[in-house]
Amino acid sequence: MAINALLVEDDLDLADATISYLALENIECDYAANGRIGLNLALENTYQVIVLDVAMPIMNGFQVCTELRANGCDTPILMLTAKDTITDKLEGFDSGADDYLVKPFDLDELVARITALSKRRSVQSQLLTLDDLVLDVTKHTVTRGGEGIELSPIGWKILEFLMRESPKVVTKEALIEEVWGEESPDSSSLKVHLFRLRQKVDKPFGKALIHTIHNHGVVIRDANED
Amino acid sequence: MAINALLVEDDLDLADATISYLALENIECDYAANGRIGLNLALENTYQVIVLDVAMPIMNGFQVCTELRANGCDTPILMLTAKDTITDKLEGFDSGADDYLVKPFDLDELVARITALSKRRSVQSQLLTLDDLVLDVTKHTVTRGGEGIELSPIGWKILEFLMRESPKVVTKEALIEEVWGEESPDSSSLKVHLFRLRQKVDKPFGKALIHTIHNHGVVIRDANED
DNA sequence: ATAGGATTTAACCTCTTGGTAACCCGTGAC
DNA sequence: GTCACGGGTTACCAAGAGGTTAAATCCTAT
Repeated sequence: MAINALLVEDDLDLADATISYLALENIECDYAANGRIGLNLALENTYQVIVLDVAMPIMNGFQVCTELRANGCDTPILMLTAKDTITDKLEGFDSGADDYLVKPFDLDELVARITALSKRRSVQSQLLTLDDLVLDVTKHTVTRGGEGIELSPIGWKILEFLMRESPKVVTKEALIEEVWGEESPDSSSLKVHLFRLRQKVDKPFGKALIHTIHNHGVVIRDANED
Repeated sequence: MAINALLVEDDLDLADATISYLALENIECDYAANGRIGLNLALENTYQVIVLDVAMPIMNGFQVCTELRANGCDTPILMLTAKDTITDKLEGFDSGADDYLVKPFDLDELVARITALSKRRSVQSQLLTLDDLVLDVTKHTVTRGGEGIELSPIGWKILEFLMRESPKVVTKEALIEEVWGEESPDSSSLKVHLFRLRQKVDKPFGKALIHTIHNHGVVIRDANED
């Protein structure tokens, strides 16, 4: 599984050697010879990691980094700095970098770091989506229209089950079995939970996704796509 | 090409013999008879390698090592330890050492290691970052917004685990397992540690990164990036 | 032995959660 | 129309999780 990266480095010889070496390690590099080109490439394309030299003409690495972050790019950034001082390191992180490497660096070290950084964000969350509603099972978060929603543990369980079963209709019995298992509480408990769930998931967004099928059960689906 | 090194060792006879031997091998040694002097010499001058005895009065080798790393010194460090126990080795590397040698050692062995370390560029830090929070795993330091944070050993363990798992939610069980292993103390211990951790990591900076997911676990993440 | 720090324990407070009951509303059977 | 019933809505309370604090205990380095 190849990693694709962007290298922004003004030293042509170093860049050439680095790109060749990285290619051997299955890391494909786009290359920019100065900060401005690097910035444009980074904004136009999607990379798993961006490697920025600090000392460059036109725009230095910190500036590129700051600019990228300001434009909403959250690709992991590795800074290459020749100056091994605390203040430089700190400035690098103030500008939003994720890691740094001091020149001259070992190419194996660079490979290790790029690999580590690429893994960090590529931890694929398991997602359940319906319309603009998104459950991130890994992060255990719910959003609708990009807005975060906080759910109680039982609320979460109900929603997750409904989403997994969607667009099938879920009987109340199945739902109770799923949430509470053997020991179910008073049956009215479920309707209260469903009510609370709707308050958070449907009410604020106008369009209802959770529907009751009278005398049958509950379902979560987009009303239009019946 | 002579190598210049710093030897910190309280045993005068051993130090004398070592320095003489190293001189023959073209390794010039500065010498300190205790940890405090060694620390000051190391911070004032530039060495290619620092050799630290572990067992010393005033400041032991681990402390000197930790202090050096905390002050941004990343000169390769070789520890000399009389006790050949796993825990000592681990503690040595926790404090940021690059290599170790068990006493009594062969002088040729020492020469070989010093030579190897002097050639190698110093080991660079492995970083875990989240927003303006930076864990330097190698140096065993934490900073937020450039400001240093001091953590207890357990606090560090918890934070490192949370950072490695971020943005995934960590269950309390997993956290206890990670920190204490099999023998977990009273569960209230964890909440006290979490409280102290927040006092140091979140409280002074306004923006909380450590979040509790009720009845589920804990997570460290930037609240905005859902 | 002793001092200091780290850790554990325990006690207490606060807030979320989940359960319950009461009540309301709309629909369909009659 | 109206009655019964499934379902929606609301309020309230108990239980328990989590936060906070202080004191007791353990470790470790002198």
